Amino acid sequence: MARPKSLDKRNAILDAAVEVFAERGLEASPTAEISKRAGVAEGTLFTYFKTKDDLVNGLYRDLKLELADAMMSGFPRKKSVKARIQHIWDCYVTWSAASPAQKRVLDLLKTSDRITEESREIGYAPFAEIETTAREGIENHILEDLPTEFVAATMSSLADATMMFMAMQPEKAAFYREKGFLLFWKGIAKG
Amino acid sequence: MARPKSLDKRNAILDAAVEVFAERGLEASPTAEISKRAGVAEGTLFTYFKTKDDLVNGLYRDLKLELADAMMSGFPRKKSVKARIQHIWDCYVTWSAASPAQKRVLDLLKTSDRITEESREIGYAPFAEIETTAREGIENHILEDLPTEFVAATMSSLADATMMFMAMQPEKAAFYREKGFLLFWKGIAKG
Amino acid sequence: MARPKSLDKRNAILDAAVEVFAERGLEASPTAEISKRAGVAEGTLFTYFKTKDDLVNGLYRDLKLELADAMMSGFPRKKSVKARIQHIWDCYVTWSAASPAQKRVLDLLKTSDRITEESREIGYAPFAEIETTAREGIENHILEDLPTEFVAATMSSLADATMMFMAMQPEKAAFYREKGFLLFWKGIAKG
Amino acid sequence: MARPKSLDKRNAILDAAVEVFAERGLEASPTAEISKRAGVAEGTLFTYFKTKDDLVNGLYRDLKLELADAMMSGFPRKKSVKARIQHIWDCYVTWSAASPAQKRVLDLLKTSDRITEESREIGYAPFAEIETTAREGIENHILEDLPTEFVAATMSSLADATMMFMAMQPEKAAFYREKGFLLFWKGIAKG
DNA sequence: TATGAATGAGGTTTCATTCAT
DNA sequence: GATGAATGAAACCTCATTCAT
Repeated sequence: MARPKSLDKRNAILDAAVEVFAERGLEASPTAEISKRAGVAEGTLFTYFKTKDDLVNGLYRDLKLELADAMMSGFPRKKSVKARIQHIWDCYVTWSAASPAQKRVLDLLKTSDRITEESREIGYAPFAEIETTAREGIENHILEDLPTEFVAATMSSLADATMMFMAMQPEKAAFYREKGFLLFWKGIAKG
Repeated sequence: MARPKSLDKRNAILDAAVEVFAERGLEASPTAEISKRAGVAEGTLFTYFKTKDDLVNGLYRDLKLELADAMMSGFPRKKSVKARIQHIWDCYVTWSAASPAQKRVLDLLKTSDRITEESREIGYAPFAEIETTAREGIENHILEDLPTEFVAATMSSLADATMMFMAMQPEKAAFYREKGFLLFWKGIAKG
Repeated sequence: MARPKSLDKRNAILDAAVEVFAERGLEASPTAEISKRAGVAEGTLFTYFKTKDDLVNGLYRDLKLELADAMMSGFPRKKSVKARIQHIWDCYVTWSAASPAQKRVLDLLKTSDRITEESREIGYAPFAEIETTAREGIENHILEDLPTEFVAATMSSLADATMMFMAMQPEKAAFYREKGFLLFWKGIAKG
Repeated sequence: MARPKSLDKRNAILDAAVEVFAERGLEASPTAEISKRAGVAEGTLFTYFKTKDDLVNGLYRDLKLELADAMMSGFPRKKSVKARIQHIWDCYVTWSAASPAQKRVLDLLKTSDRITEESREIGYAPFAEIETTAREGIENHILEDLPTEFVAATMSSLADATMMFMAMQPEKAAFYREKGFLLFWKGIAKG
């Protein structure tokens, strides 16, 4: 009862939402279009998500988890700070290239004021280890002495910019991935 | 001639649009709220802008021009590449801090698909000198050999991230402005 | 299944449309007034008819069918050409007198450019037998050798004129019905 | 002061109204489009006609007068009843063929409830002689003993039907004009 | 639980008319 | 008188959400 009956149906709705949001944007996407694309009735959507805001927040958390999975699985905890940071960078950039719709929707969601503070916190949790890594780098004088959140935000924004160029010129994707990381690393590394 | 279309009224509408868009987002902002806030009748908005799309595009161009004014006036054409880039950085970051609503709305507009390709081109024009500067830096082996658009995008995204922290911790604004620029410069400078 | 789309409700809307259109004309009739008069919510009208144009076309077909029913049921296929034509005449004129609102609205619809070519074709179909009768009369030299569509148009326009007088002077309705038919018949009959 | 300054301007507006009404119908024609087409300002229209209804009624009377001019000038008062009726028929049908836009607009106006009773009366006046002719025919036992208005209405409706076929098949215009009149004459002539 | 018809508030835009210039 | 900007009341239609089936 806490979880509604069919997990399949829930996922169908979320997948459909990604599709529709990617095509039309958040506000221009009627819930009716989403339920239709998911192959369920209009009303059914609301037994899985009480409101559209609920759906949007649920999707946000889901996508964040999916991204975390892509980034943090296989995280080389034993290797150097640089290796770990590069791992994160590569995973992020690879996931984004492989899941362009999800990436686009996540960007839309990030700037939406439908997303609650709570969702943002929950969405952030799995990425805590990034901060840990940054802190370690700073303490060991490998990285500049900057607030860890600032480093993280910096990485994310640089990765996004990089991503855009990879998407626009797929044949030079590897080039941008490398150069982008290099730029970032030079920026934050000490000395 | 009858009453001429008043520039004041146009500006009142655009100012009201900034206010309302900043508060509620693009799609959640009824034109009726904008005209009310501007102190004109609902219909009047449509004598100045044929449609809501038109208003949005007009506002985009206006804000871009305003930003260009802030950034490119007093541009130190005779000084070093680094000085020139820092000038741009500082101006951008200062304008954003001084005009948070405008900044927020410009961000909203950038990602809206109401903005036409034509508007984007027009909005970009005044910033062409940034690219020139980047190109000069690359040719003189001061900067890494990267596509100029990539450098520009990188700067913009880093500045945005920096901005966010300045806004969140105004008492450390100067700190972030400097550190952000340093990070960027180290990233793109050669050697 | 959820509530099925109710035929009753559809008819209530169409009936209300006849009422309102008859009173105020096509263009001066807001859909809101129609839904209100039908006892349904404003939005409900649009689950039965996607647009106002749709409603108008649906009504046109419905009225045409209703009229066809009145005219072609009991059509004396075995009797003389004159008897058959008189049957049509009488039925048309009787229906119009009995359903003045429907008649008025049908006239409004006929000249509206909201009606699609497709609707006109569908609306015409049940009356094909009139043409057949006319053709038979011509081939048998009972009627003047005129294009059948011309005969039909002629009948319709004469009947309309007749109708108007019947409506204006109901006590002489029978007189006009007869005289009108006589005029028509003398006009088209050979010799 | 009773008559506004420029008769030219009044006519320009009326001509433009015919154009626009013919293209878009009565209700779908904004006054702004009419004034634009007439080459005058939006407000100017309202110094010549207080309201849109006023314009519509003014146009109705004008067109009626124009039609009367075409039909009643050169009216062969000395010739036989048949010759006189044929004259009317031919003039009506010729005018309609020569002025299709005016004809169409007159039809639109006839069924519009913007037209006041007063306008209808005024519009009818110049055609009184038709009734006189009909009455004479009846009294002389040339025509069936029918109400004169009924004869007139009958003629008008038949002529309209005829007109439609002439417009649709211009190469057979003469054929329809003749056959239509014959049909009418046979219908109303005695014996 | 699943369905989809029903709801009605709210959005953008049009347009006849007024009125400052 | 002429102009056209200003007005604000509708109009049509959409859509998140509810609820009868």
